[in-house]
Amino acid sequence: MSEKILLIDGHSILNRAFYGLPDLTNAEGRHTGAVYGFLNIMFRIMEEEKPEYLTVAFDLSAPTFRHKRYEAYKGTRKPMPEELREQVPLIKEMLSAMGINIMSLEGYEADDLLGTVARRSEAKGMDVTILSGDRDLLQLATDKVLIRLPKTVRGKTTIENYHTAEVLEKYQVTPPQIIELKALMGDSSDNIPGIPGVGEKTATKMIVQFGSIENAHEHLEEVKPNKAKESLREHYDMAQLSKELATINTDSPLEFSYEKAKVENPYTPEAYELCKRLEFKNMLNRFDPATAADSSMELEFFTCNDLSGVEALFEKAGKKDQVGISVLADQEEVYSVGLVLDENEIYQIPVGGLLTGEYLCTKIEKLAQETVICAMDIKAALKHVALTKPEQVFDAGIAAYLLNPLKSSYTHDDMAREYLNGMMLPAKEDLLGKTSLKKAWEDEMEGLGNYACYQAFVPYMAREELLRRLDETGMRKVYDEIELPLVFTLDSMEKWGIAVKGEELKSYGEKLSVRIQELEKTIWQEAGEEFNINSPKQLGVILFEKLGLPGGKKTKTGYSTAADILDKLAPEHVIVKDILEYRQLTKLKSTYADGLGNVIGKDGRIHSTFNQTITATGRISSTEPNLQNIPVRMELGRLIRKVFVPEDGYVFLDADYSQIELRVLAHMSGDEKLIQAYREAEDIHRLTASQVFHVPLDEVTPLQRRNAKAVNFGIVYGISSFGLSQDLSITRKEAAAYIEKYFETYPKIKGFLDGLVKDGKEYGYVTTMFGRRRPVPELKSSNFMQRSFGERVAMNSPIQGTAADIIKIAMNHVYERMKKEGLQSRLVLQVHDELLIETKKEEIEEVSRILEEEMTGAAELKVELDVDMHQGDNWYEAK
DNA sequence: GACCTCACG
DNA sequence: ACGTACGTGAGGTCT
Repeated sequence: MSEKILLIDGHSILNRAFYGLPDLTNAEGRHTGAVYGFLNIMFRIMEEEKPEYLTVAFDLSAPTFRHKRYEAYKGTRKPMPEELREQVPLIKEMLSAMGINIMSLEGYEADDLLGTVARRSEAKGMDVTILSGDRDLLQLATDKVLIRLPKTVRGKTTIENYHTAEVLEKYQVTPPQIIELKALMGDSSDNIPGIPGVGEKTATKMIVQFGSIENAHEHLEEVKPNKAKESLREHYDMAQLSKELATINTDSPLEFSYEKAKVENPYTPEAYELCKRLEFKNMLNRFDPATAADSSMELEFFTCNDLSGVEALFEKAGKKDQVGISVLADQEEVYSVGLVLDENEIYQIPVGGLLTGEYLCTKIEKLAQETVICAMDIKAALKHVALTKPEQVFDAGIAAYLLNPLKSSYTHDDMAREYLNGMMLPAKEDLLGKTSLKKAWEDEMEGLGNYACYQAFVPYMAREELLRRLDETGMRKVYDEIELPLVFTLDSMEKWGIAVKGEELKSYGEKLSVRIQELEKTIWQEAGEEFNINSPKQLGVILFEKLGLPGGKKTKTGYSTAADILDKLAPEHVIVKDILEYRQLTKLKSTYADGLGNVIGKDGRIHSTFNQTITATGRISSTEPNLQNIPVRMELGRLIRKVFVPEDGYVFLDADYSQIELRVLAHMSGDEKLIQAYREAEDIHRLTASQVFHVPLDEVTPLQRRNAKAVNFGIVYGISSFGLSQDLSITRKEAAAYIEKYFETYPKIKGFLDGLVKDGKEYGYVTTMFGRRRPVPELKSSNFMQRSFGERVAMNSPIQGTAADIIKIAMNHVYERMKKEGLQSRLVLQVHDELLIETKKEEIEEVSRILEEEMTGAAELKVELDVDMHQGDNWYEAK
């Protein structure tokens, strides 16, 4: 068996990784995605091929002779984006740390070096594999030299493999003839001119027929078609130059040592350190535990499983300034508790025997009277431990969320790395795999106790640093005065839940089913066949191929059948309106009728979870089920709200802010005209229309009002003429004119929005009125799309976020005041600008007053905060 | 698990 | 030239 050498085209693979993968950044904001992708593909190939030798070729930055000659002739390559450029030294550093050979040579391209080493190795009788993203390398393929080209197709990486035979099969020419093809076709990215009028088809024909450009030129009269003949005649010089440029030099004077290219263990301590710094978590798992141990701190955990031991421990804990606590539990039961007194006293207390969950939770409740409880997620703990005051607790997850709201989760291992000097801790998955807590407890898995310890350790250790950073970033008040009290408010809402009439929900679903079946039959008849209407793919084929409706491909994978597309198609064919109705009904049935039915608790109420660390802007979100998207816009859907009811003796009071985001905009921008408008107008959209279109208020047409409303929304979303034109089905030009008129009418708005973008670019983040931050890394992107997105985000987030801050403040005040006044009414839902209160009938007047006062008084703005309030025996009536 | 579609503010 | 409105969560299909 012959030896094998793997040659990697460094820049090309880095490039591929950069464009094929989402952009990753570490905590320092360094871009790392391309390096990560490079390593992944490299290790994948290494595992497949198991080569004895490995080397990675890089171009040196100076232009090389092949390009120099042509670049003098015409233009230069387009520049590398900064996000990629900064990763070039990084990958070299990583490869060096892994002891992997790097080759480059002044005056030669990476291609040339790959070609040179490939030929030399082949001559030695080795098998050669070249890994590149560049098809030019195909000219090097032989029976012993394999060219492997990774391709990313819809997120999945597949690799195309080429020996001579595969090249022949795919291109109908031999590998060396690939040069001839390229010389004819040209390649703008490589600055190879080619000859005009010859593309892939013609070039292939020519080379298959004549074998080479020279031979074709000699038999010029036989060259077909005429256009190619003339072009070759006229540009023969160019073709020969192109050929020279396209030829990879396989005989460069490279000093190459096989000894140095020998594959050793790449998982070195240096590489481990670097992976750690770059936050390549998955990569770290590949390292030998011994290597990892050198680098990570040893933590010692103790187990306490007897009553007197626990008593002593809590006694001691009460004397500390703060303790770390974790409560590992599911909905029903507690399985293990973690307790940290200081960095050397880390305990796990497994539930069992006399140490019941209730007992331990009571101990924690008492402990909270004496010291501060630090935990990853206080609201989760509240499901078992009755803490009542924000002053008793520190919530590490919320602190970390405020510091960076863009993360998808806030786990102890991530936080240790970010806030405890890069400390590497095992993640939950490493400790428990996919095992549930219950199962882990039943099987007495070691990982369970360790997980309890880590979960208590990190918030304990990170508290100081997190608070310091909250102070530093000006978000301490947001944390103390908004988010931390909100934990208790939301916990109360989750616990109360909202009553739902299960029977009515069921019969609503059944009614839908009847109509859905009718529609299904009708649609199949109209289509002339049975198919799955829920499948956009099948539906697209029916509509656009079988029935021949107009409309091109819209999405990456096929035809778009989204509602706005179908709306426009409705006049073309009756099937379209039926499909739209079918869609609407099946949505109501599956998501709402069935979906809500499945999550009604034993108490007949639905207990949603309100997530406080999800959104980028500061809003809360609602899951399992989502109660923030219950239908309201269409009457049929809106009827679902009738099944949400207060318990006997109670009614619903529903209060929503009137256009809170526009009012926030008026305040933050300080635009006197808009502020004045709010002081006068009952109907802001109407007034906007009147001012923008210069017509008297009572002559505003419905269309003008609609347009003005859309512009108002657009402003809040980070206006773009394209977006507005989509929304209003008008041309971009008209949309741009509306926007311009709007800015003329309210002159300070434009300055305000521009300022947000400018500040966002300068500081890397934007802020709400209360100091909440949203980082906007997209603003620095070299990609137009990403950057434009960043600009819209910079305009929208301070507005949406400030509105979110305001209603959070109102919720806290309403909750606290009802508690203080000993009322039995309770806050049950928040829907971004709306609060729903299950109100004791005797308390209606008082609760109305509280809602009104606390909602309008949550913030002092230059315009009034206006609240609409309704009462009803179900949510439908109260809205 | 990605993608599409659609419900809400 | 690029190809979009901002923020979410859930259910369905298809690979």
